[in-house]
Amino acid sequence: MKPTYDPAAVEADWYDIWEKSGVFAPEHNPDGEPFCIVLPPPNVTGVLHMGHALNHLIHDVIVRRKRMQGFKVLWLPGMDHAGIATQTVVEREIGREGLTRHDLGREAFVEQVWTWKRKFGGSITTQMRQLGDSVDWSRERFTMDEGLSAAVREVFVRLYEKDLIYRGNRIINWCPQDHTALSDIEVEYEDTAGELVYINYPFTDGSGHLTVATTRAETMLGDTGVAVHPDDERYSEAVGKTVMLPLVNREIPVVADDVVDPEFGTGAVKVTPAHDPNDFEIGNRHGLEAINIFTIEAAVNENGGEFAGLDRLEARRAVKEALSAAGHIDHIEERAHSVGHCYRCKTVVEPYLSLQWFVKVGPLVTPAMEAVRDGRTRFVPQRWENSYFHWMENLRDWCVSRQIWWGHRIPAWYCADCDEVTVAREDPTVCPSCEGSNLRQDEDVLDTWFSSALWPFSTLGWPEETADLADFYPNAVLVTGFDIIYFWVARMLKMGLEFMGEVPFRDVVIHGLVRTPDGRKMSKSLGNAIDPLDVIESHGADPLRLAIVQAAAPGQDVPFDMEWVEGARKFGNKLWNAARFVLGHVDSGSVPADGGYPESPGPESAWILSRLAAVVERFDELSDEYRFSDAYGLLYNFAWSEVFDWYLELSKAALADEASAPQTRQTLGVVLRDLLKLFHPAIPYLTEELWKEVVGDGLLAGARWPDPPPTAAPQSMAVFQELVGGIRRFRSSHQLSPRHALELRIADPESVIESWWERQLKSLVAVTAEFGDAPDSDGFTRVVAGPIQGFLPLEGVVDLDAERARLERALAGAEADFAVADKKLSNPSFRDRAPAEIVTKEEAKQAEAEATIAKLRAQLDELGDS
RNA sequence: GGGCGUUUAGCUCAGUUGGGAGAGCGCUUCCCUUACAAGGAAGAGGUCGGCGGUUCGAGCCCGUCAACGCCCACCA
Repeated sequence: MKPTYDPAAVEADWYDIWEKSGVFAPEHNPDGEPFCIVLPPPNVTGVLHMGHALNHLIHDVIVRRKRMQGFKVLWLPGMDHAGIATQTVVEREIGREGLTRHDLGREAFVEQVWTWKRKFGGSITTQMRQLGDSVDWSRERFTMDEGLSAAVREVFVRLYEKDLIYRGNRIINWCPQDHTALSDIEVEYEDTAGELVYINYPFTDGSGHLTVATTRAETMLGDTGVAVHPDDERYSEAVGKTVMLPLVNREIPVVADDVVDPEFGTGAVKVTPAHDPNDFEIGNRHGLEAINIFTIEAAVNENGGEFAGLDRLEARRAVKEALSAAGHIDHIEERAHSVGHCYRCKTVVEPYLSLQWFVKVGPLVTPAMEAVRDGRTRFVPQRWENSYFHWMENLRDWCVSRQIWWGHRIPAWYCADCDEVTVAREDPTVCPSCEGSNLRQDEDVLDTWFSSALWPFSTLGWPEETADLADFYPNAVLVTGFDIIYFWVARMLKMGLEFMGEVPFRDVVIHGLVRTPDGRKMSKSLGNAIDPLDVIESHGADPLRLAIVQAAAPGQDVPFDMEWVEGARKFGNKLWNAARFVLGHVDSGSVPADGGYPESPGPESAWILSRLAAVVERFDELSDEYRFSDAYGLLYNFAWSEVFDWYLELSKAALADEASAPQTRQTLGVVLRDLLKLFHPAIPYLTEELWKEVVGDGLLAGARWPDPPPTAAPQSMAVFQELVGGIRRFRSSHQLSPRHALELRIADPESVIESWWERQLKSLVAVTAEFGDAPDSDGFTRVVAGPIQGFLPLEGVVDLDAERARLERALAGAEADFAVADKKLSNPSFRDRAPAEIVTKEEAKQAEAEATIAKLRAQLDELGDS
């Protein structure tokens, strides 16, 4: 083995070996209990970023451990066709040749997208391999592949048959850039400085005017009414009258409606049914006409008279000027308001009346809320359930049609002869109503999230009743960011319950965002994003993985700093060298894959085995609660400060003794092996490489998860460590070389010392220990550890001041301990009310501190003043 | 307008049944000891945001205030 850990060398070959071996497939544990996670499908246009890395690592840490625990694990990968995003990419590409998608025509354009997908769409799958994702590639799916398309069609038809999908004229969010409708959640709102324009609308009966306020003055071109609150006395006379719409000269009624807020603006609101959702509803209630004034580009159309052809912002200015010129502007206020933008292209969306397909969510919501309320699906951390409920309670119907070409085409046909609408599983050739053949399929495709909503079962073969579907639905866990709870998680719950009759997953693990060290959002456009592939290149996948896993507290954002990766790589080096040490004493390949714990370990080994047992147990508890940063933090500290810093050092003397050498070698082997197992889910490459050296039998990725080894701990380890620490402090205080041999006499009134201390004191701190009574002469100084006192000769310690300082520091510590215990114990209520074991513990602490104080004071007295 | 999160060492953050304040990095001192200087040993550093309450006991529970951040809402 090389003397230094080299991530690049270690990581070169393992992924291929794993993949070819079949460990990543559920067939690896054919008889295990099924455990399935489906990967949130990244966009086919996507490249791996830190958000993916975090998300995938949580998956991988869960899945690799479960696999080692014997579950029949499926982690199913796939990609999302990402309708608008992908179409935009390909349009941009053909745009370089001066072409639009309309030049190509629908069929040729879609073919072009497929070509693009085959050529560039796979990059994230390569990157997932670099990261080490243990997915089952044999089951990879794509939302547009044949099976999933069949599932989408089946779902659409069934929902239509149940009257849960309908087509209707509604106000939707229109993106004038992408020329498509968006669902409510595809709109991002942002506070923007704007103005509130107060416009006077004169009454037609000549009785003065009424003032309305608007932030979008141009929409007045489409006004067909004015609304006031029914109880607003200021306007009680006005209701029923008509006003003359300026510029347009349309006579429009004043109506009374409850939704109007009398406090806002003037309490009178212009009603534009075609361009505002509220106004649309007011219009419906009062029979007001809806006049669309915009083209799909959001320029004013022919209904805008003289303003036709102007873009909406130009129109806003022109309308204001014209109103002003005609004396209709009352006044204008500055006002910040929230403006919706397309989540894809960031264009300001326009509320727009159009004919679209909608999913009626009401009947789907109730079971989906019940499932979370009664715990069939559980959010981790649980607080996200509040957001989920709140959102579900206020859901409006989901607009699922998109006016683009890349996606699942809506399976609806319109008959030109009889207006019959046919929604069918098979493409119809004749109209089922009039038997005419003049059929035209709906031009629209479905929202990308429609197919994503089916992902937990469509990927397993639904609507066919496959073996995978029987095994792996419901999925065990879903791991995702909070940002797509609404987009995805809630919809999967609705669809899963509707079509499978069962929740899609038991646990939903919600993680945060990856942030920069200064807590800002990492984004490509801000230029502060760290590319995980660069990190893998420069530091290795394992260091990146360990860094992220350690930093990712459940549900919290993850500040990502290269320092963490540096630290993780240092750990890798430490583990590497620990393995080299072990292999210096244990034959390579001689450690059994499981078990093999020594039956009668020596005291040092018994101690580390007992610690290992406790760590395994706690690690599993934490992992089962998805607290991986805590689990790996625990393991990291155990490995470094207990195994490496203590046990490996202790083993040196134990190995030198022929009697204890065999069980020590055995212990070194199995402890290292179990560390490799425990670390494997987080740092699979390095641990697999070391497994080859240490165990050499099969793949670690397919090995069995460790059980806590059965052992008992020697009682004196803590005192021994304290004594060693005391001696080291003594040396450090006097700047004595660690090699400087010391003779130590140890007085042990309570007989806690064990014989192995002697060899260890020599080995660890170069001390020759002699056990016996306290020396009866001066000329010694004390090192106190619990009940025992070590006496070191003062001879050679020239600096009495330094010695006094050391003792005083120790004394201060003991006095502080005493004070804390004493304060509690001198409180009668404490003795009355605290549990007996707590009281006993405090008494013991107090007694020990008292004894230590006495010894140190005695020593200081002997030293005298300086 | 409603909801949620965060506030602990110089920095980034852990601390989940209330009972000895922790990690990594940074800093100081010593040491190239035969696994590892990408290391070892020792050490400095905190009124756990403020105030009030519950409790024998509060970083942890309750109330309140403050700062920062996020989400939601029919802000015409």
